[in-house]
Amino acid sequence: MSLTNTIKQVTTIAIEELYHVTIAESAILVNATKPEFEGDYTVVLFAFVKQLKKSPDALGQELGNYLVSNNPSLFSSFNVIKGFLNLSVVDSYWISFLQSEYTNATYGIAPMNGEKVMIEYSSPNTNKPLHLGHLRNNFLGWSIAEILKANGYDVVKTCIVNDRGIHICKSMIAWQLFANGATPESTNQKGDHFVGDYYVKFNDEFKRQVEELVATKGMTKEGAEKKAPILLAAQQMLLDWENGNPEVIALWERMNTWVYAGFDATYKAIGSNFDRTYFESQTYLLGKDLVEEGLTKGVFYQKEDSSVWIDLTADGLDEKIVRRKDGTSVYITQDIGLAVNKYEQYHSNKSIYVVGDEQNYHFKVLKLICQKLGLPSADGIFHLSYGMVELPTGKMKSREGTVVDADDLVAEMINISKQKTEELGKVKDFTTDELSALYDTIGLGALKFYLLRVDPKKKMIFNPEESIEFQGFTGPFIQFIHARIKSILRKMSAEGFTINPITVTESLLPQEKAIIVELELFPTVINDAANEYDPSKIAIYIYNLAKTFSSFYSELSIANAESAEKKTLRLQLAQLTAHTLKTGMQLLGAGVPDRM
RNA sequence: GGUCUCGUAGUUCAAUGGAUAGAAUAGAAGUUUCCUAAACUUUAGAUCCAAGUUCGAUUCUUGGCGAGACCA
Repeated sequence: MSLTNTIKQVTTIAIEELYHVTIAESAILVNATKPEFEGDYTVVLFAFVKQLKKSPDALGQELGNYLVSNNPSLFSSFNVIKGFLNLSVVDSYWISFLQSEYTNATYGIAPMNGEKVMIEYSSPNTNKPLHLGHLRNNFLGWSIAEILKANGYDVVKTCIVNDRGIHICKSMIAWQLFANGATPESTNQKGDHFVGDYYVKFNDEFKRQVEELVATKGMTKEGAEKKAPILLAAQQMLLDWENGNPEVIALWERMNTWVYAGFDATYKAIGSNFDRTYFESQTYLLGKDLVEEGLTKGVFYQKEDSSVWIDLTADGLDEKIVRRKDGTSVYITQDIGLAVNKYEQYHSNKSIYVVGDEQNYHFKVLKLICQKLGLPSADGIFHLSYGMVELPTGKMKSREGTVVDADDLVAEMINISKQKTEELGKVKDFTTDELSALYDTIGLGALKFYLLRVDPKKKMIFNPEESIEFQGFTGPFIQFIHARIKSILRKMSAEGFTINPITVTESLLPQEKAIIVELELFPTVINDAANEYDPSKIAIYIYNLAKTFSSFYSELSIANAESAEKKTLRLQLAQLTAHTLKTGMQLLGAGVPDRM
């Protein structure tokens, strides 16, 4: 059990014994003591002074006395300031913690709990390459999956590919018109970028045709936008696709193949993958029978024009259409169908959707409809809503060419890490392969950390003018500390020094204790990160740990410690810190090098 | 028009209703015969405005201003 929980527990016991009042452990607030005060952990007393009819000071004194005298293996002393009871934890507690964990390479990882969770993320469109927003999505999805695994869940990662619809047809039409049979191979271009370029070409031509119609036929802009021949062709193509026209299907398959090759390269570059990929072309008809079922159950109702709706006004939402008057489904219908489909296949009680916050309303509606239909999967639906990545000037807009391309950004990060590594010149003996792996680790580490260190719920600003930092609150800083520790451990091992369990006789120095206190928090942090679906908790934690260690490292010598005992103790500390930094970075989907 | 989210140092981010609002970066100053200076140390700098609830509000409530998203 974590120390704060232990403190809560002994505090409830103390209050029970002293005052015969039962207080829930969750009602007790235990914080780390602020550095300006004496002590390690603080119990905030204000919450129950009323209930216990005691002054904060008297309560603190009585409680402090009781806790210290009844838990000698936990507390050495206490002091009370205003309503805060500051407790000092005995050195032996920290030391025994360190002795039991320092060899544990998977410290913080919980055993399997037998529960299954599905997580859907990435959701690319096949008409465009991935951009910065997709990267945040992918990194979040991956990281949450890792964090849930670390909490013992069995995680199934899925991806729904939006591979049908008018946008794909736009790329297809433009390719037919302008490509002259060009392919990604013939132009030596990545497939997703190749197809994306034709999507851009479609829009250019569309704009040109609209202007032409306005100028020559005297149409209004709105009118021309509905009559532009290239748009009509795309619309016709969508109909042909839905009717299974073999030529259209063949072209669609061919262009999708190009795009998938491009996506695969990107996913490989960023170290992402899925256990199961769904294609919208195969799922878009799902959910139709559920509409009938909903009508039978009276959950849905039909209007005079025969369109089908659900009334969610009682739940504070609007009326929502689930089937158009022409009988075609809307987006949400297939989502309901897919949810059922996934549940039948995996029987997972929890299904997480990593989707941008622009779809908050959509997912509220989705969950509500599923609940009203009485679907077993309904309560487990959780929308992990994340904020958009914006530029200092606002949203990224493809029309204005301000979209930050994922491949470009990844390549740039790797290139910067190459430059910095060469400037520093510390790994000149590395082979080409080792160097290339190192650049990837550092560049991607920097990028992933940058995108995950912010609370997912909040929108974040990315300034393309300033490159992502490699100093301070960054991935490379953590990687650097890890490499330093590894360097020390390598030297010790080369000298034949082995780290054995010890009995500590000297008292802990503040710098030593600070790290142990920080390390002890790791399992709690992993738990919090999972409960709140928030990888930034991990990022902030490992940064603080690395910083605490860095400070310790610069003030105290490890290899040349004052005594053999201190040397071993500090090596144990260093080793557990390295394990923790490595695990923490893995939870963010990032690696740590042994040298850099 | 309706619903929702957000507003913290110059900038990018923290802070389950708790002590003197933390970091990073940019700024100023310093540290390398000693385990990797992608580092360390010191310094200056912020809660949009106005009420309310509370022993205590960046956090909760209401109103205003500003930014964004969604639903029509």
